[in-house]
Amino acid sequence: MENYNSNFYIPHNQIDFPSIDDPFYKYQNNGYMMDYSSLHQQNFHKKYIPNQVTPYWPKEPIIRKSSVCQTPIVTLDDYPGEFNFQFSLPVNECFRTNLMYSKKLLKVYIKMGHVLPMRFSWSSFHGDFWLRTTMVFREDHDRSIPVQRCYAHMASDLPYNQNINASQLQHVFRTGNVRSYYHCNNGILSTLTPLNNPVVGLKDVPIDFLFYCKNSCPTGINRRPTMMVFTLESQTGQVLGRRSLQVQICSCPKRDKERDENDLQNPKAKRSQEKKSVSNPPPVPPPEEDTESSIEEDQNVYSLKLDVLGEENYKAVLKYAYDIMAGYAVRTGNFEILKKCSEELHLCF
Amino acid sequence: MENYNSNFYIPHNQIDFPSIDDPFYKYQNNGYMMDYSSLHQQNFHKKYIPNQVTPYWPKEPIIRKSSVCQTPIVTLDDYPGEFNFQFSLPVNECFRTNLMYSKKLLKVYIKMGHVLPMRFSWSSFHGDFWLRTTMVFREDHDRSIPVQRCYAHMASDLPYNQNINASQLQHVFRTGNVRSYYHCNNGILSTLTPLNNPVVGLKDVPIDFLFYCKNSCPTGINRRPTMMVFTLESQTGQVLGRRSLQVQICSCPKRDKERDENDLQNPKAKRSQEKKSVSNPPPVPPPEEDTESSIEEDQNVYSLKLDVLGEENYKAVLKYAYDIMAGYAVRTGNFEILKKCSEELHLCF
DNA sequence: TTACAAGTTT
DNA sequence: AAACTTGTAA
Ligand SMILES: [Zn+2]
Ligand SMILES: [Zn+2]
Repeated sequence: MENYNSNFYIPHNQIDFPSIDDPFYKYQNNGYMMDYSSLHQQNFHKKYIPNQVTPYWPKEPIIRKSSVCQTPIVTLDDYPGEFNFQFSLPVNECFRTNLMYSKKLLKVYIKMGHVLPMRFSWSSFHGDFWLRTTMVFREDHDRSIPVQRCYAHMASDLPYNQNINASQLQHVFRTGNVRSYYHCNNGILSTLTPLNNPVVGLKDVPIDFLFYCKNSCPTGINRRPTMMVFTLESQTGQVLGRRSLQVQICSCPKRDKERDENDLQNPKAKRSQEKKSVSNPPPVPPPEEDTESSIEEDQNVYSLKLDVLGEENYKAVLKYAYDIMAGYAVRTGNFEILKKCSEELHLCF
Repeated sequence: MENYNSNFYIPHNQIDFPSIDDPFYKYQNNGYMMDYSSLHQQNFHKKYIPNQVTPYWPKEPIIRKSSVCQTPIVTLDDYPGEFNFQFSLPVNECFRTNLMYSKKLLKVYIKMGHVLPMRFSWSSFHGDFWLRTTMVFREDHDRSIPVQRCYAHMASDLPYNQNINASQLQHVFRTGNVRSYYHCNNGILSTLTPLNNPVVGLKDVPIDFLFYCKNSCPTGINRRPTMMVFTLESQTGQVLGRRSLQVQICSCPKRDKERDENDLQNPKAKRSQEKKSVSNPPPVPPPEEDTESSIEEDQNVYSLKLDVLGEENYKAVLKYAYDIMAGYAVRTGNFEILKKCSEELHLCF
């Protein structure tokens, strides 16, 4: 429990997923089969997979006497607490077709079957800490209703419902950490994951979340907005910190994010009209550039902290930072520095 | 088994439906609750309910040695057979918000939870006949796949899944006849209903169908087109006649029917443009009419058979026929003739 | 009845 | 990515 390697991820080859090349794949997609494509992309979250491969159910679990939380969720308010509990999401994961993050709305849009690679940090390097993750309905009047999977996604003949522990079946999300507990308190479901201190050189602990139902599902979440609430707990279940994040599991993260952001700016405006003029701006020729480079390669690493106005600009800066380092890596053959720097690019909440 | 009264319908008060006035009704509508409103309208299919009320599961069922059909469905072709097997739908039920019939497409659009009041006729007045009803996928490549309810609609805690026989749970439709068998042959589901000869004065036998899933349901029909196949069977399960009807269980029968008919006429045309100009025709002032009536009331009944060009015209003629008789009924107080004549208005397939 | 939401198809 | 479908809400 002292080293990074106990934060294990599910090895792909141990999940009973049909091959994407299976000719029945399309045919079996009867509306509630999962899109496994992300889980078949060899490099999808490669950097999170430690070298060591462990069985899905570990023989020596990290034990807590009780998985009960001392104070069930009554508020969503952020509470860093005495350990300055924080979470983040690697920026290079934030603007993909399968996972979009809206900085304006502080909201994650993610497709079912895909990975939300969260990072968590707290200021103590000693003691046993746990992460509890609970999905709740965002609206006050739904807050006490348990968030559970729909009937269709709980069907036991679905491939991703086989070879799982019975306690996982109703959970909308599962973690990538095989040592997580799947807890149920009066129908309110949560996961409880041991938080080991970050490995040397990293300042936070990665924990993946995978989603097995959608926000739109009838008999389940049924189109209601949801949040994931992360609490830092002590070994005895005392709440030491709390952070929450709005999450929507949907089929078109990009579209839905753009729609929501547009609604925020233009309430009650005719959406279809607005979008058209936004998505089809008049073409502007790119400015001429001098791409000649005569600068010596500099081996030093400079820490940079800056605020950028506007998400597009923000993303552009990030992309540029990544690309310029990629150019460096290609020229020098030093891909290590690229890997390290790009992992440092986190989106903090 | 010799009289009309053995074609019983489910008495409303014996179905375990929540009251429409229940304050939880709206709240419980989590996407897969049924719209019970039709079943609460006192007069909805009043005329089909015989005076005698029978328990939902009859104590003395009409027995067939085996519910197996000698020749399972391999074709959808119409086959009147030696008994001239026919079916029809009362026209006054054909153009409602809950049930639309497209004469162009020979297709029924019906909301879940609502009644399709079919009528069946055959030319023999002696012997024991049975109606088998099977729902199949319209497309050849899906024909052999069983049509069953989705997981969400099979949930046992839904009110309309309680107090039913286990054999009914997977069936997309149920009949209004309590003596129907619910058969399963390798997953292919069908109902088998005793066909008693029509009562004196009627020329066909009414059988209601109620729907408990939708064509759009994931893990169920999943947006595939379906047909209901009706076969006339002998006491030994020999097929004596066959008729089929395209049925789509959906939330907006009128809209979907109009869309389909529009698609038929304007294949690949921009639908949204077309519909707008169709649904908002330029206003035309109605022609002046002389509504003075100086004709003596005629007590004779005249049989009429005619073909009308165009569905709107066809409906207009039917409505006019109904209304003119209604006027007669109001003037004379003879509502019997109205009832009898309007029931004669059937839409034959 | 219209507009919207959100999954699926092209 | 755009268009279409189809359930739901206003
Ligand atoms: Zn679901
Ligand atoms: Zn269904």
